[in-house]
Amino acid sequence: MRWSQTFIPTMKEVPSEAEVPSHQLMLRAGLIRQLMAGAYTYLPLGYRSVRKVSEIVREEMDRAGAIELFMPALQPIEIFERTGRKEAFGNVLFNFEVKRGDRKLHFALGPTHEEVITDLMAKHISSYRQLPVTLYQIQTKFRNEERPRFGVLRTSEFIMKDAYSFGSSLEQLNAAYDAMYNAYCRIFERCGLKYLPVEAESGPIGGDASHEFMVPASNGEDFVVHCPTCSYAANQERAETGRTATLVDPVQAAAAPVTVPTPNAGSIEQVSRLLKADPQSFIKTLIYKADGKPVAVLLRGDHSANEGKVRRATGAASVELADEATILKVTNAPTGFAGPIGLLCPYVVDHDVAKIPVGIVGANAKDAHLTGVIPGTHFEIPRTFDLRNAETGDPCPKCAGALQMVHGIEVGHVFKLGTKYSVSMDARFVDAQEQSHPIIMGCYGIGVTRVVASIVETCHDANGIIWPVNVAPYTVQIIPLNVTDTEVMNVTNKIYGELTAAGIDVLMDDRDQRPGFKFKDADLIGIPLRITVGGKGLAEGITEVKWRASADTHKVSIAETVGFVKNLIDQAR
RNA sequence: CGGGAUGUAGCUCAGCUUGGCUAGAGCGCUACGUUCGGGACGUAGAGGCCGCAGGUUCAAAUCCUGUCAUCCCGACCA
Repeated sequence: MRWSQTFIPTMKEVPSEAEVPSHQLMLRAGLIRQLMAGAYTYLPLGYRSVRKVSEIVREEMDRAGAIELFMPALQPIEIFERTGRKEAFGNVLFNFEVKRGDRKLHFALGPTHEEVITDLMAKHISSYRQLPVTLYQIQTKFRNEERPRFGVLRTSEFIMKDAYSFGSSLEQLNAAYDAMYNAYCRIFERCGLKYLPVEAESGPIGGDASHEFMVPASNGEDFVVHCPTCSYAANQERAETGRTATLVDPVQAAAAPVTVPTPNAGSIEQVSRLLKADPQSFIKTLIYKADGKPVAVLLRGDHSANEGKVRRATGAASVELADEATILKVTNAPTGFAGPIGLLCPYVVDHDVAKIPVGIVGANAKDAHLTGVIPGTHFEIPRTFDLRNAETGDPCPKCAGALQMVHGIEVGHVFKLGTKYSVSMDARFVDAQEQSHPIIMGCYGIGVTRVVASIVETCHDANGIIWPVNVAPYTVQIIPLNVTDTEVMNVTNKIYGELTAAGIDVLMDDRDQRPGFKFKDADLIGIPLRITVGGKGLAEGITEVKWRASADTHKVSIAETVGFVKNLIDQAR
C-alpha cells in the first residue's frame, strides 16, 4: 500500500483527552478516532491490526477444534429474562423498545451470547452422541459501561471472540477447557504479548474452574497477585494468602480496656490521626449481612475485606455490607464505632488480628473507641480465617515465596459454566441410559480490540509504537527518501513489488516530504521493519534495513534486499 | 452513580481574575520560491456562532443560571 493512497492521519501533538500511552499512541499513529465516549472508529491502520489479531484467534480456535458461527447482536429481551440476567446486568445491558406496526418490541444488544447459543443448542441437541462441541464467533459486543475510559481499553462497544463448549460430562468440559486454555496461551504468545494466566473467582463449580489472562501493565485496572518463585498467580478477588491460623492464649491479670472519646471520628484514618496511633494497631470491625443475617468481620485496620473469602468463611451463599439500620441494631451506634466487645452478632476473625498485641477497637457506642484491647483476652478468638485481600509480601499459598502485586489488563477469560444456562434455557441431552441431563457448558472470551490496545500499551518507546511482527498493520515499511528521484523510485518500486508478490504486507511512504518527517512518522506508527532507499545509499549500491525495535541499521546491497528482509521476517515469526 | 476538571481554528494552548478595538500564538493546511538523510525556511493566504440556551449590561469569549459534551478519581464491571 502506498501511503498517499490510504488514510493515515498521524498527529505530532498529544490529544488532550488521552492519558494512557495506548490511547495517546493509537490516536497519534492514526489507528483510531473517537466518535463518542466509549465508541471508536478503527481507521485503516488500526483495523488491519484488529484483523491480524482476529486471524490469529481464528486459526488457534480452529486448531483447537472449535467451530465458527455468527450470531445476532440484536436479541429479544425475553432470553435475558429467562436466565435472570436482565436484572444481573442491569444498566450494563443496552435494552430498548422499538415500534413495529402497532406493536412494541423489546430488544437488547448482546453483551455476550450465552443466551443465544444455549437457546440454539437447546433446539438442536438431543443426544449425548452429538456432544461435545465447541462453537465460537468474533463479533461486536455492547455493554453500557458506567465509565468508559483509557481509549479503546474500556468501551461500550468492542470486538470479542466468544466461545462456548457443550458437553455431556465433566470430563468433556475439562477437555474443552484445557483445549481453550492452551489455545489462549498460543494466541497471546503469537500476538507478542507478555501474559499471565491467573486463577479467578470460579463461582459455584469451585476448584480451578476459571482463569483470567492478564497482561501486566501499570495502567491495568485489575490487580494480579503472583509469586515470582513458583507459578502461582491469581486475581485479587481470588488470591489466597499462605498465612496460617494463629491463636493466642488469654493474658492473665490484663488491665481492662480504656474508653476514649472520638467525637465524629468514624473512619480508621480519622481515629488514627486523633489518637496518634498507627492503623496497623486498629481492629476494624465491618458488619456484613450473610444470607440476610448480620455477621461482623474483624480485620487489621490497614487491611481490606475480601467478600468471597468472607462468604466462604461464613458458609453463606451471598454476602453484602450491612445497611445503617442493621449496624445500629448490632452495635448500638452509627457506622464507624463497631467493635468486637459487646457486639450483638457473631463475628469472624482474620489471621492477622490475633497477632495484634494491643489494639484499638470501636466501643459500640457513638463517638467512642476502646484502647488497650488484647485479642483473645478481651474478646474470644476461637478460630481465625483468611478474610482479606492478599497484599505484597504475604506468604505464597503454594511455596515458601512472597507474593507480589502487579496491575494487569484482562484480555481473556476461560470459565467452566456448568449447567447454569442449560438449566434456565432448557438445553438438555439424553445419555446412553435414556436419562435426561442439562448440557454442561464452558465459556471462553478474548477481547480482540483490547488485545490490540494492550499490545500498544506494552510495546512502545518515546518515539511511538513498536509492533510485534505478527500483529503489525504492515510488516515492512519502505521509505524512498526522495520521491522525485527516478533512480530512488525505481529501486523502491522494485523492492515493493517483489515483497508484495511474496505475500508480505508493505507500506510505501511515497509522500513528497523531507526525510526527517517520514522517519518520525515511521517511528510513530511502528512498522517492525524499515527499508530506507536514498541517494547516498544508492551511490554505494545499498539500501538500509532496520528493525523498529533496534538502533542497528543493516546496509544491504540492492539486489539482496528482498531476500534479506524475507529472511528477517521468517526468523522473527 | 458520587467527587473533581475542561470546553476558544484540524491539533496543542493563550486571552476570562478586573466586560470595551477587527479574538490571538505555535503546529497543521493552501499557493509560490528556496531547501532536501531525523518533524526546514521565507513570502502571501484560507480557516472561529469562543460547546449550546437563557439572563445581566449601552456592551459578554470574559459575569450569572441552566444544559450538553469530554477527561480524571472513586463506586460498578455475568
